[in-house]
Amino acid sequence: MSSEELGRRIDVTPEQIRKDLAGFGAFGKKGVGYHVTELLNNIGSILGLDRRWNIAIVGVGHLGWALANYRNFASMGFHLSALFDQNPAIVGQSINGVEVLSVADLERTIADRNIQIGVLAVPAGEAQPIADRLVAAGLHGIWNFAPVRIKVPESVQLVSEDLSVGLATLSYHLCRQGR
Amino acid sequence: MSSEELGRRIDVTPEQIRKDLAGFGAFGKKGVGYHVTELLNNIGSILGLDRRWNIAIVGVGHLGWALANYRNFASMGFHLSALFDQNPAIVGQSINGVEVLSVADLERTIADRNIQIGVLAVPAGEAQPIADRLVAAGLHGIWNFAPVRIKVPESVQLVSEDLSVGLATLSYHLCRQGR
DNA sequence: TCGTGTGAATCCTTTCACAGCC
DNA sequence: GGCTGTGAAAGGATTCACACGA
Repeated sequence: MSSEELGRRIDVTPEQIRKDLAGFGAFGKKGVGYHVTELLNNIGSILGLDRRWNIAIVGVGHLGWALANYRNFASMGFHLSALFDQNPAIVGQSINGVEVLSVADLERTIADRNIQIGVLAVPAGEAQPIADRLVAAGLHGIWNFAPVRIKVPESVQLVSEDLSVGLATLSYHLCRQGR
Repeated sequence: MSSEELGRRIDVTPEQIRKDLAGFGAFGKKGVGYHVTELLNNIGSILGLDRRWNIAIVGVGHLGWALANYRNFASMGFHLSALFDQNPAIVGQSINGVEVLSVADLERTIADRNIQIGVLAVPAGEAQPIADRLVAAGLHGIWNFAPVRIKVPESVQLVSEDLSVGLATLSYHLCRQGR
């Protein structure tokens, strides 16, 4: 498939596709284009999606529950290894064959199950304390869904999903449009 | 508060803060800084957060449920006006005082309640058909959480929350770091 | 012939530096 | 004296254009 066709499908210019890919290597064939399966493998390997990451979700409210059932995780090499909640009514239940543990077991379980990534699906007030515990337990990455800015050491990767950004974007463009 | 202090808090250079704000008007006082409450009001008004938006959530699975309970909506002027699901076991229940309606009532309710923004929290396969119905019903914006690329007319604002981007980002940086 | 990979040119954003107002 | 708003300089990113290999 050519960069032209790839670009059309995701609304990006062909030059952009070629430059971006060329930054990581020469994946195309001149006069032919890109071999799609090969390209997917290469991109997966660049992103580290060809290895296995063990993740834990902290906070099994509706959001945590939804994330635990997110099917795309597995296909990207993410393996749901543990679920934590502080609510005794939820602890002991199973989602997708994974039992919900008490947050008291956080540190021990992270070490035992070799968990590298923690997902924060807890209320805003709990986010920083839990993040601190995750970091102390030796995690390398945190995916934060709590609507607060949390702090972690430089050595820990932090990605925050801030839903208010999406809403503000929508609101702004609707206003521009005169709605 | 000075642009220096504002910048420190959100990890942005002071020049960036000043340039960005200046693009929309002169909100600061020379030698003094920015009046925080005033600034918040101005930014809110730029983003259109000072008016009221009526939103509807389609798909009341765990994700839809979590979104329906997201408290920050209200503070940004977003009013949850309707919930839709196709599952008869869920239709009729109430969340936050809003009753879950059948998707059959989609078009009528959107018109009746003057809904401008639709939130897609449905499975991937349902996203495009529902989006089409929302657009036909006269919505102006769609906030998509389904893990598919959907198409809407130019005149409709579309914001998609693609969770796989966050995960890939985390994975990539962890790899770079040699984890 | 076709389409990649890439220097060169263009465009846009960020940083610097400072005049001007509080 | 302090800090904004903003031209000018620097730095990046995108687009153009084409040599070269399949």
